[in-house]
Amino acid sequence: MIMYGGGGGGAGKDGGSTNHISDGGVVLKKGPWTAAEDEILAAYVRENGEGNWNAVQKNTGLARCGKSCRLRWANHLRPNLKKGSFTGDEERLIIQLHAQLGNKWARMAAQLPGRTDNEIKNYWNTRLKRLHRQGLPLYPPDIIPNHQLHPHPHQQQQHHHQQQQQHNHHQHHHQQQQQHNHHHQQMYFQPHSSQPNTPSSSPLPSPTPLNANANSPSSFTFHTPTANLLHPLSPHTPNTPQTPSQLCSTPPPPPLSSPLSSPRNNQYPTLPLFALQHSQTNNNDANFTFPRPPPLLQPPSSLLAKRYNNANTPLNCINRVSTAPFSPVSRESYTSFLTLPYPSPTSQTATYHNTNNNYSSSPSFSLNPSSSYPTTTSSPSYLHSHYTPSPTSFHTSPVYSMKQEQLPSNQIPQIDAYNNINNFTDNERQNHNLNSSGVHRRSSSCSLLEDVLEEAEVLAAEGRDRPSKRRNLTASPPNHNNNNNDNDNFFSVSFGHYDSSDNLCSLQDLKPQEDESLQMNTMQEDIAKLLDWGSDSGEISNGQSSVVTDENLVLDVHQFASLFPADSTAVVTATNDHHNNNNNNNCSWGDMQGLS
DNA sequence: AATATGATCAACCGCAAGAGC
DNA sequence: AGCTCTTGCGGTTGATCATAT
Repeated sequence: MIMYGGGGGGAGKDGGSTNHISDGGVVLKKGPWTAAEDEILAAYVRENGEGNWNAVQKNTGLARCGKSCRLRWANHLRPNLKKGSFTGDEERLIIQLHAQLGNKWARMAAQLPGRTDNEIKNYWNTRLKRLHRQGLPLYPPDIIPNHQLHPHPHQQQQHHHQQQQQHNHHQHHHQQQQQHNHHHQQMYFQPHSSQPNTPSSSPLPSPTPLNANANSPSSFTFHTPTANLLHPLSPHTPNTPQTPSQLCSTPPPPPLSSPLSSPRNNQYPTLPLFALQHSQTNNNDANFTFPRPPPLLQPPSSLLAKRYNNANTPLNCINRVSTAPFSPVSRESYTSFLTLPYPSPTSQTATYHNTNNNYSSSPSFSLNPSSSYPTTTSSPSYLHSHYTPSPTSFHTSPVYSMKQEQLPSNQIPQIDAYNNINNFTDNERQNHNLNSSGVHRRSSSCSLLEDVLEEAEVLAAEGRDRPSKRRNLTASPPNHNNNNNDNDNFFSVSFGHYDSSDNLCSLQDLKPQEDESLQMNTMQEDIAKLLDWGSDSGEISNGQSSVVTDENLVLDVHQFASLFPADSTAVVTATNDHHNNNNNNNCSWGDMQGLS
C-alpha cells in the first residue's frame, strides 16, 4: 500500500524529485513529471493501452503510482488534448454547463473535446475568485443556474433532511455530492444565508450580496423571456434560437437521488423568493414579470436516442439540442450577456485558434463570424458566432495506438449538434412550427408525458423482457474487456467527431440492444424526472407524489409500461385533452390509467 | 528593483463506485 | 456477502509566472 505523505499536493520545488514515498521498498516519486517519465509512460500506453495504471510502475520501473500515471496521461499526454486558453465559446459553454451541472467537471469536460476536467476546474475556480472579488455575479443574468432556482426556505431543511436519508448507499453518495455542491453554491447564491464555514483557502467566495455591484443590477433578477417558459419536458426546442452552448450541451443529468424522497432537491427546484423581492424592489422594468419558471425537465433522453436512429431526420445530431432547462438563454439575452461589463478573458482568447497545438488531430472550434445571428449589440462579430466545426480540423492521426474503448470516460465527446442548426431562420422555424431539426414541434406542454406514454405503449406492446439493472448513463466506455463489435460501434458514435475513419459518425450504428438498453434506462430516469417534476413544482397537487416512496419509485419501466394497455391511445388522448384544458404546464397523474 | 497580488497550472489527496475474486 | 483492487471524480494545495504597486 502506498503511503502518501500528509498534507496537500503541489509540485516539488526543484522541478521534480522532492517527495519520495516508499511502497514496499519501491520509491515512488511525486511532483512534476520529467520528459523522460513522460516518454516512459507514453511508450507504455502506446504498447498496452490505457488502464491498469498500477502495472505501469511494475512493468516499466517508472517510479510513479498508478494514480499519478493515469492523471498524467489523461491531463497531459493523451492525444487530442487541446492546449492553450479556452476559447470564448468554450468559456461560455463552461458557464452554461456549470449552471446546469454545478461542479461536475468531468461531465463538463465531456462536452469540451480536448479539455480536461482539471482545466475546467481550474478555469472555473479562477473565474470564481475573480468575479467574486469584483462583486460580479457568476452567471450572466440570462443563465439561471440550477441551484439558484432552489427555494431558500427549504434549503436548510433539505440539508437536514438529506442527512437523515441514508437508506440507499448509492443515493446517499449522490446526495452527499449534491449537498456538497449545494453547500458551495449556497455560499454565493444565497445572499441572505449565513456565512458557511469555509476554508480560507477555498476559491469559493463568501456570499455575494444581492446588490454587490451596482453595475450588475440584474445579478439576481430572473429575466425570463416568455419564450423560455415552454415546457422543458418537451423534446422540442422553443422558438428561442439555440445558442452555441445550448447546441453543444447535452441535457442535464437525471436526478441521481430519489426525486420523491427529496421533493425539493437541487435538480428541479422552485423559484427562490429573494429574487422576487429583489425584483420588486429594484427592478424598474415595467414589463418585468415574475413568471414561474418552467418545470425543470428535459426531453427524454430515450427519445433523443430514438430520434437519432431516425434515418429520416435530416440531421441526426441536431435533435440532441439541450433544452437547457436551467439556462434558457435566448439569442437576444445571450448577446446581452456577451456585452456585460465582464472583465472576461474572452476578449483575449476568443480568437484563439489553437495554432500552437502540437497535435494535428486536436479538434478545434472554428469560430465562424457568421452574421446569421442578428447583431443587436456592438459587440464583436465573433461573439455572435456559432459553432461551426471545421471538418478539416478533425484529421485524426492518433499518436498512440490506443484502444478507443480505453479512453477516459470523461473524454468521450457527446454527440454535438453544432452544424446546420440554422438551416431555418428563426422566423421560418416559428412560422412552420419547426424545431431546430426541422421536425414539427408539438405545441403541447405535456409532450414529454406524451412521449413517455408513447414509449410505455411501445414497450408494453413489445412485451419483451428487459434488463432491469440500471446502467450508468454517463458516457463511460464499456468494459475494457469487452471488445466486441458493439463496443466498437458504440465508440464509433462517441468518437465520431474525432476520428475520421470510415466506420464512424452515425448514431445509427448503435446496435439495437444498445439502443434498447439506453432507452430503457433513460426512460426510467425520465419517469423519475416526471415524478419529480410533479412533486417538486407543487403544481401537481393530486397527492400522488406525497405517497410515493423510494421503494416504489424504483420501478422498472416494464412495470410502468405494464400499467398501460398495448393500445394506450386513450391515455395519450386523455392527456392531450387534459392539456388542452390546462395551460399551466400541468399533467395530473390522476389522468393516467393504472396509476390511480 | 523589490514586493505584493493575482492568475494559471499541475499535482496531490480522500472518497466512492464498480469489477473481480 | 465481503474483501481487494482499480478507476474516476471533485477538492485542495503549492509552484510559477505575470502584473501592479
